[in-house]
Amino acid sequence: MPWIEELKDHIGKEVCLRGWVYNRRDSGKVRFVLLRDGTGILQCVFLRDEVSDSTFELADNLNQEALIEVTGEVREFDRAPGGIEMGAKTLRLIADSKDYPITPKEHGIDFLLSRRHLWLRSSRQHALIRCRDTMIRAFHCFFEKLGFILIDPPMITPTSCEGTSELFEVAYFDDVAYLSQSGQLYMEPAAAAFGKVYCLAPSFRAEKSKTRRHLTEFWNLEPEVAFLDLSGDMNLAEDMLTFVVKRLIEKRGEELELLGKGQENFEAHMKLLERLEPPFDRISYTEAVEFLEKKGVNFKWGEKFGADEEAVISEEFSKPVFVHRYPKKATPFYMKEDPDNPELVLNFDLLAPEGYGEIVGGSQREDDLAKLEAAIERCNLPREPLEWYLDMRRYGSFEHSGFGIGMERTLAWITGVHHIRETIPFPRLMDRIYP
RNA sequence: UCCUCGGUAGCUCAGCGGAAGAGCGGGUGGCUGUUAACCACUAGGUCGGGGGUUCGAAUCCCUCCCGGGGAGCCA
Repeated sequence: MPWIEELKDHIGKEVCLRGWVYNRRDSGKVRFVLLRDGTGILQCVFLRDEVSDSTFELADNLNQEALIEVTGEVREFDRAPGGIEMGAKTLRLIADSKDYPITPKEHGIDFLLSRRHLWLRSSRQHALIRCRDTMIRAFHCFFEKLGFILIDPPMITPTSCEGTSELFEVAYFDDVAYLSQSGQLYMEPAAAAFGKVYCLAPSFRAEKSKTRRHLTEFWNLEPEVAFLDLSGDMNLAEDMLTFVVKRLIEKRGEELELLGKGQENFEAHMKLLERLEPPFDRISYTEAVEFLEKKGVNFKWGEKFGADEEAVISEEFSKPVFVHRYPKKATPFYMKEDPDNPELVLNFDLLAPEGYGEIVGGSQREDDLAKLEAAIERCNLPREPLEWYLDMRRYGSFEHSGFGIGMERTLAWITGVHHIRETIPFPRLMDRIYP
């Protein structure tokens, strides 16, 4: 039994297909049944004079998402969706579907998210999740080509990595543990062991964030490389993004097109993606602050950028822009102090254009034991849970850098989808853990 | 946590102090190939919960619950 996506090789032949009723239309002596099997949608045509009365009547009464089996001849037909249709001969109802809630009309987001398990069957969600699949494979492909080793970090951790974000607490026998909010601290020892490593794992953040850029559970890709400085880290990030965007345009053009329908800036957005090439612009935090002042934004050097500031900066550039060397007091403990200015650290954020915010955040890591110890103290972090981490600076301390990139934000930016909750099959949001 | 908008038919919404409405979906019938088909008829409601004001409340007020958008924080 072939899949619908394979039917171009079966034109003129009779096939038997199994699938769900996506939609149904009728006119006089014809019944059109749109059959969906997960790989595609096929129009099956039932003609009154060419099928039995019982088959015609069954075709006339099919419910949306009922599971059926159809046999018939595959043929080319210009006006059919996809250019192929089936002249159906027999029809069998395998499992009925009464009152399917998601009709081919408009629905609100609350309604759809509560039925996410069914919503995934619709064509837009289908396109998005296929893009996600292609994107994640592209990331793996990129790192494999460069000889990186995939290292899986633990999800249950004894302490916070950065001491900032809210953590999900879990009972761990007679103790408490936390769901990981980053694999980075584990990638550093892995880099000392294997040189070039990366992980792709969920990160959990118990922040009460209700915006289009936030999930409580998101997939975080984090490379870590020995003997790499900040500049090399940014090179790696831009090469990676360029590779992934090219792969997506090449393999998922149809899906991107479908997702772009109705988006006003879609043409411009696709041009931007097609022309994406290294190098991306790089400006320092200090230059960014000067730029904000020039734009009339009231902002004090030393503060973190808010959503408004990020938007003003990213609007100035047509592709993602690196902002590097932030003030030390606004950053986590593990970032390396700038040798040219002890008030700064060797880090960067990559801001996506069009309001999608920070999609990559990275840094060169502090490799000086004394400075790292001082930073832990400055951030008021407990020392004992980090002793193992300090060992990296005791036994052959090495220059190294890495970054984290959020899969959902990246996919939202590339596909032009407004809210990242659609970019993951089963989103976890502040007030939503079902289904 | 704060700001803001909302909750009326299965869905999307209109009505905003004086007899509960539309489109879609469901059902029935019609239509010689449809493209979110179309046409006709039809069923379908504790107007989020509770309290108050009023001769009269979906409509005004209070309160609670639920959801959307945003801020902070972050990927």
